[in-house]
Amino acid sequence: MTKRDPAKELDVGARLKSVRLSKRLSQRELARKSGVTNGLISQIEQRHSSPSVASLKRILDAIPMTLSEFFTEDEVDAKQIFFRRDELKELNPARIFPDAHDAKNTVSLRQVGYRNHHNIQMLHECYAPGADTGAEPYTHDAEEAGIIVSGQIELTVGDETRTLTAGDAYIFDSTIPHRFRNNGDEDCVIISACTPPSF
Amino acid sequence: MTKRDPAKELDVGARLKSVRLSKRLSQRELARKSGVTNGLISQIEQRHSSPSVASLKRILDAIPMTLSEFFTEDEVDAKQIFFRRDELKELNPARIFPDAHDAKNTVSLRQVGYRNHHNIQMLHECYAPGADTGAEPYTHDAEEAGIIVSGQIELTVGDETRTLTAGDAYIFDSTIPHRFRNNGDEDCVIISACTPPSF
DNA sequence: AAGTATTGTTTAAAATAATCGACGTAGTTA
DNA sequence: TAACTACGTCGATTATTTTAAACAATACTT
Repeated sequence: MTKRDPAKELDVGARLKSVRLSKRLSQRELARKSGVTNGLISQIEQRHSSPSVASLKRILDAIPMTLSEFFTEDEVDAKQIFFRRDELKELNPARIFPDAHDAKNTVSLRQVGYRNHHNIQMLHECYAPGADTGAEPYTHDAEEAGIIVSGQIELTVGDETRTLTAGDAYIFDSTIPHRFRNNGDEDCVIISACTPPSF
Repeated sequence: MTKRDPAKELDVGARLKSVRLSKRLSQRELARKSGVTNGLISQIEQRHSSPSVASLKRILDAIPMTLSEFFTEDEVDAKQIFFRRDELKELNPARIFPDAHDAKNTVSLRQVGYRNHHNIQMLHECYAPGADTGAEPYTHDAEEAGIIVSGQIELTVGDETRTLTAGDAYIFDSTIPHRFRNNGDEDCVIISACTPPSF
């Protein structure tokens, strides 16, 4: 790897390592899932080589994470404390809720801060009437909580189902299958948080 | 280049070509500015090779464009017609107004649609009191127009300066040096458009 | 029409990335 | 302790990217 401008150098290695660890994956696990070798991941993380876009994409597909997401967080101000409403980072619901057929159009997820820099991930969530996340896949050792701000939502956790309205709240372990569905006729806004960041 | 999953293949080549042409750069010009060879740019654009992240970054630095921006627009729905307020894409003022010392904190630029898919680029712009873009650099063969929605703005185009308020409008050739400055005491909102997209 | 700049593409050689297999360490189990 | 497993790293080889230079095509000058 030829360094041309060390001052602006982009630390792909540290970023990949951070992403991989946030998913609790070993180099070998990630290598197997993505189809590259564990040696390559080791060398990228140690900055002994700069991966081709093709290689990096294959690795990120196994996370899963888009290239855009991967590079976006390299630009953020990690020290930022205050966020304006429109500074909240819009996440891609289709990636987070693979079982939801129409998540992209019915669910909005706006994140406070940048997940890789914190241990808690807070979201401003908005579900359109009828929105349904489907059963969320297993998420690692995480805990999740929220308070309903407006509208109403039917939340299923394990074999329990409950409809929550403004002021109600929830907290549960993310390893339990769960599902959100807006069974009201107006938007439902929820402020949620989970730790460690898992979306 | 080994294609593993043609269905999900990422077309870095087409994207780079589109970005390059939008800046009216030849392969050689871009190569010279970025320090890579024109042959490499040719081969990337023809998908004969997948650039390393390091190489791609050097090329994009010369545009200038961040990796995040480069990859973001590959994910958008090119057919999208309607955009909610919060779907407008926030551009980076510091990149667009390099002469403005504090653009990041005083100017907000929110784009309608995705510039690479259209011939017109419409922005919802918001300038805080005191915001000043500085003299914008030469932008190629483009034309720019806008209407002030609220607040007031001092606009300088060439050697003419005028303060515009709500309802006023402007239109000029982008090749003429120009500058926006909010000389009022409240936010100034402008709806602007330019063609071809040049921010 | 010849000469001069452009443009993007192509080739072989050089540089770098990626693989394969081995290594040392650490933690567990027998 | 030995045997086993999983971890990340490393060196040599292979595969790919990147360079440097030559090429053909187009447009503009003289």
